[in-house]
Order: sequence, then C-alpha cells, then structure tokens
Amino acid sequence: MSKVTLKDISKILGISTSTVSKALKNYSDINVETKLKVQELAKKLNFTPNAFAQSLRSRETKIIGILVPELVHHFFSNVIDGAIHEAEKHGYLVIVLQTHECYEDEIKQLKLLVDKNIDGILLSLSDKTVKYDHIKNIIDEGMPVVLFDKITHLIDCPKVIINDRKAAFSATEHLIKTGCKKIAHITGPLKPKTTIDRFMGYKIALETYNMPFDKSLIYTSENLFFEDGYRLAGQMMAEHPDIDGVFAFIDLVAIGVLKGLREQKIKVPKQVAVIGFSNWLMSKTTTPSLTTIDQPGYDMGKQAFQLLLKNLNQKREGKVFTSEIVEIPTRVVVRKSTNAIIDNS
Amino acid sequence: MSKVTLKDISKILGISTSTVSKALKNYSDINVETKLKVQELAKKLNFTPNAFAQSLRSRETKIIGILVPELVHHFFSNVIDGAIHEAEKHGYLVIVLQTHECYEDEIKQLKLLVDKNIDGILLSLSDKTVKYDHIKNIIDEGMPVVLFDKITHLIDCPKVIINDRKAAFSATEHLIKTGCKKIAHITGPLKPKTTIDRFMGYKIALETYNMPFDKSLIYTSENLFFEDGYRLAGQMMAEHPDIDGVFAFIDLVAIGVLKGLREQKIKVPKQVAVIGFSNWLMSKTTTPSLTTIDQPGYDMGKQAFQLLLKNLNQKREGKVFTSEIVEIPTRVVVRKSTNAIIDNS
DNA sequence: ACATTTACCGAAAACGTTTTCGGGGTTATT
DNA sequence: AATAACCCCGAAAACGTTTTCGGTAAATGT
Repeated sequence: MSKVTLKDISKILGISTSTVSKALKNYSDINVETKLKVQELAKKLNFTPNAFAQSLRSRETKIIGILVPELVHHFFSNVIDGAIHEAEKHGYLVIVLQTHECYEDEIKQLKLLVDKNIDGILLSLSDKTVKYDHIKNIIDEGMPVVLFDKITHLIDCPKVIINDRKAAFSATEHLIKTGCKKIAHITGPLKPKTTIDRFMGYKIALETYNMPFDKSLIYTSENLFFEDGYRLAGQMMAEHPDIDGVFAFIDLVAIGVLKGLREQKIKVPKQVAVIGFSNWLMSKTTTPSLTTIDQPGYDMGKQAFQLLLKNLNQKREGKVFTSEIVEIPTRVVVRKSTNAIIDNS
Repeated sequence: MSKVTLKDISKILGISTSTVSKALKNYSDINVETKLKVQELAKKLNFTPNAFAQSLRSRETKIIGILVPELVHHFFSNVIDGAIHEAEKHGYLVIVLQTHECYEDEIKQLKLLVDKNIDGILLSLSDKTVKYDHIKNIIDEGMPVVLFDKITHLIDCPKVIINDRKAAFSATEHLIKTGCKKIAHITGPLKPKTTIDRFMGYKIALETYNMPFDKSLIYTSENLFFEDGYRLAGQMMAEHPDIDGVFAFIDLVAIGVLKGLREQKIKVPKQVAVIGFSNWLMSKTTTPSLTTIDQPGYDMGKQAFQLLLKNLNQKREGKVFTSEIVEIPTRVVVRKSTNAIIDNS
C-alpha cells in the first residue's frame, strides 16, 4: 500500500541504501551485477523515488508556477497550454494561478508560489499593477521569473512579448490600404502598456499615411466586454456617420461592433470595415468572419518556459540571471470584415 | 539570500529548534515570553517553513492535480477556474495537465501526478479511454480521485456530473414546444458516455411527445469543429429540406450550423431553429444569438474539489473513501436562434 | 522537610534521498 | 614481498521540520 523506499529494497537485497541509490543512478563504482539486481527489483516493486526527499536534498521541485490575469480567456489558456507542454518536455509540472486583474491578489498568489519553493515563475502582470517591488523582491531572493505579454520594462528579467505597437500599426495600415478614410479606434483599460502601445500603433499608422488624427474617434472599453463593442457601435455611428473603419482593441469587442453595425443595417465591410486583435477562436465563426491580428499564445507560453529554463540552469551553475527579451511575430489574418486590398499599380 | 530556517532562529536566540518549532505553532508547553521572542524574530527574518521538509514529514503536499482533455476550451477552463479557487480557499495549489483526448497521455500524466506525491486528483476522462485499470490502480493505492463531466460508473469514486440525458431532453423539448416538427441531431464522437446520453435525451424527448424517430436525422461530428457544423448544415438541408430544428452536441458546431444556414438563405429561427449545448462565451455574440444549455463549469470544478477534500479528510483519519455523486443542474438559455414558446392554453 | 505537581525546554528520531569519503579486499606492478 | 592501483561497497551526514519523551528546576502540597 504505502510507497516502496530505497530502504525496502536495500533490506531485501541485504545491501545498503547508498548502494541501491547509486545502482539506480548508474554510478560507475557499483558492480554491474549488483546494478542489475537492484534495477530489476526496483522495477518489480514499482519503486519511484520520493519527490519530497529529493526536493529537500536537491532544493529543486521540478515544479514551476504560472500566474495570469484570467484563465478563462482564449489567449491566456493558449499561453498556459504552450507553457505546460514545453515544461513537461523538460520534466517540469505547472501550477496555475490567477490574479483576476487584482494587485493584491498578484502579491498573494506570488507569495503562495514562493513559499512552495517552486523552481520558477511565469508571470503576466495584472492591469492594476503599477508598483513592482513585490516582483523585484522575489527575483532578488533568487527566484527565476519570466514576464510575458503584460510586462513592464521596469523589471530586469527575461520577457516574452509581442510588439503591440507594430501589430496595431499593421492592423490600421490594413484598413488604410483597403480604402478606409476615417478610422475609429476602440481602446482598452487605460493603464496597461498594451493599451498605450496599440493606441500608438494606430496613431503612427495614421501619421505615416498622412491621415488626420482625430481624438474624438477614440472610444474606450474599460472591461473589454462584447456588450461594450455593441454599445459603442451605436455611439460611434451617431457621432461620426462617415466612419468607414474600426480597429478594436480585442476580438470580443470587435464582434460586439459587428453585431451593433448589423442592427443598424450598416454593411460590413462595404460601409464600415472592422478589424480586431488576438484571433480568438470565435473570430472565424462570425458573419462576416473577422479580420484580426494573430497573437500566438501557444508560442508565447513555450518561449516563456524556455527562457525560464535558461535561468534555472544559470542558477544551478551559480551564474547570474539573463534578461533576454523575445519578441513573437504577429500577423494580420485577413477575413471578410475588411475589404480586399486596393492595387494602385 | 537563502531561506531562513528554524535552526537559524534557534541559534540567534540560543534555544533549540524544537522550541522554535513549537513556539511558532503555539504549543502549550512553551513560555509566553519565549513564544513572543521567537514569533517576532521569525516575522522579522521573514521565516517561512520549508515546504519539502514539511511534506516529507507530514506526507502531504497541499497540492492537487487536475487532468482535463483540453485546457483551451471554454467549459474546461471554467472547471479549472472553479477548482483552483475552491482549492486555494483551503490552502491547496493546483497542477494542471491535459490528455488531448489520448489514452496513453492519460496514463502518462496520471503517473506524473502520482509520482509527485500530490494529495489528490480531479479527472475528466479522455474520449478514447475505455479501460480503467490505470485509474482503479491509483485509487487502490490510496490516492483520492474525483471524476467530473467525462466519467464512467465503472470506477468507484466521487463524481460530479451534469445529467446529460435530462439536459438533452430539455433542449429537444424546447424545440418541440416552440413548434419544431422535424428535428435533426448532430452528435459527437461515438464512444463517450456524454455522446450517448445526449443522444438518448433527444430520442426520449421525441418519444415523449409522440414524434417519429428517424435515424437519418442523426449526423455526426467526430472532432466537434466549427467547420463540421458548417458542412453538415448543407448536407442536412440537402437530404431533408423540411428540417425545422437542429439540436447540436456543442455550441461550436451549432454556430457552424448557423453560418451554413445563413449562406443558404435559410432563416433562423423562422425556418430552422437551432439549439446548442454548453453556453460558451461566443454563443451570445452570434446573429442570431444562440439558444443553448448552460453547463456550469465553474460550479463543477468547485464541487469536484469539495468532494476531493472530503476524501482527503477521510484519508487523514484512516477512514474509507466515500463515493458521493453530485449532479449539477443545467438549464435552457433561451436566445434568438429558437422561436418563442407556443402557448396552447 | 520531603514529596509531588507544574512549567518549560531540549535531545533525538523520523520522513527518504543523495553524495562524499574512506575502508577492505583483490589484482597488478616493481 | 612490498607497494601501488583498482574495484566495490557502506557509514554517515545533510536537507528542514515535527513530535515524542524525558529531564531539570521551581512551585506547590502535606
């Protein structure tokens, strides 16, 4: 019933636990026959080393933590998926926790992870986080941390990001190149870097193509709900009936816009083109299907773990942590909610 | 830098580690002043007990595992969300793993969890699993396991389920009560209990309302993709132009059906009504919005952990495991893809 | 005055593994 | 025959915590 230990094996074979341990790990100072005897018996008894005892000695758990704002979220669940897979390849398991965009929760959850003596942490900041001491402290105490997606450059550690500014530029550019003359932007909650970057990408695209920037074309969705897009579609068209393009912060809001426009009998993309951001599963199911920016969550999770692994090795060798930054490429996924590209040749 | 231990504190105060340990745990045989001194210093040095050492002694990790077919899935991510929250309330952390509907992976991932000496496992079976020895074995060896959603009654352990048959009955009944005379059913992969139950619910509803059961009205989506629903919408209407209701196994497929019907200029719900299953986030964003069955994932996760906790306590007290079965209620979420209920009064 | 209780503390073992160090025995080298 | 080299194994300490079991000294009771 209870687990087989080294001692059990050693007693049966009449040898010491040290010998058993070494036999199982193929030490060179153990006789081949002894090794075989031990390994056979171990297999027969289904011996698996006690993880606590190993951890206690090696100071390693082979467990990492991942902390995201929301687990029930197409993008983040993809990141977690990628991280779990990559971790598993290297013999690590993953504890998942959420902040629900709450600063206090972020602090609390990080403490839980640190106290469990896990080997490292993958972290995406909550939107509310504006101070970073709680994170700097755990890094200073030797815990490897990798930031992804929702990051800040005020923390010195490895990071995995997309270039939100560039991606937003591409999104806006796509609208421009498909003939849009008056493009609205629905932005997100104001604090996070992501919001600012996507807004900047939008603005720079307009400038690049010599189009006027009009502050009144910026609408805000604080909580990024479907209903926000639906509502804002009405407000936008009332205030600016000649809008012919909308770049929304996130697919869910863009889909709300689609629905709002449809109810106003406004043709998409003929009269108004719409582009979203993230390429959620649902964006290909809408009518018309939604043009969007692909934000490869799985890859981010995978890369994030790889960066973490590097620093786990650095730590094991007593070396200093690296602070590499990996940028994951995004791309425009062209579907039916935007027009075909105009060929000026 | 490295963690503060009991020994560190004991050396500073010139007392034994036993005393320190007992002081921190408020043992009655320690002088109040000593306790205070110890507790103050512990707080000052930011002492947190070493989790490995505790686990090694107590044989408890305060970690559980949850194994689901797919993490990137609206329903399962909700279950995980619920489980994580409930677990955290009781001081447990959660390791998340996936089977990707693969039997071999299920075996492998379970072994990983067992070998980590976690305290218990929440498990939803893969669609491919038809033998259950790997699960029975770990239960027999004393690991508390709770099954949820994708279950089998061939394993004796606590379970959290929805009544798929009843839910599917309600879905079909809703179509009938809103005037549908010829109702197709899109079923899922053939083996899992869920598929059979939903099919049975559909069939029993027809019988109950004296409607003919026609085998050719049963269509199958093996992988439950959006594209399946889209394709089947065409096939269905070609083979049975007079279909006026569709009950799909899952929302994603139902949404594919919606899109397929739209392209054939078939009015929903006027000509054909559609009902899905699960109440995914996207089902309220479609046009028309999708009537569906709400499958409360968060609650399932929460209840599953509570059942697990019961057996963790049973185990601690050396008692035998319970095998309670909790059924989570579902309900029809009426939206715009089905007609209004006909009042016969 | 002696016996007994009470209050407080520490030694030690235990959880199971890993690894260093050295010892004992055999074989090979001068 | 003495020394060196080598092979194989085990004792022991270490990781940090918890808890049992005494033990000493002071306080109390007779």
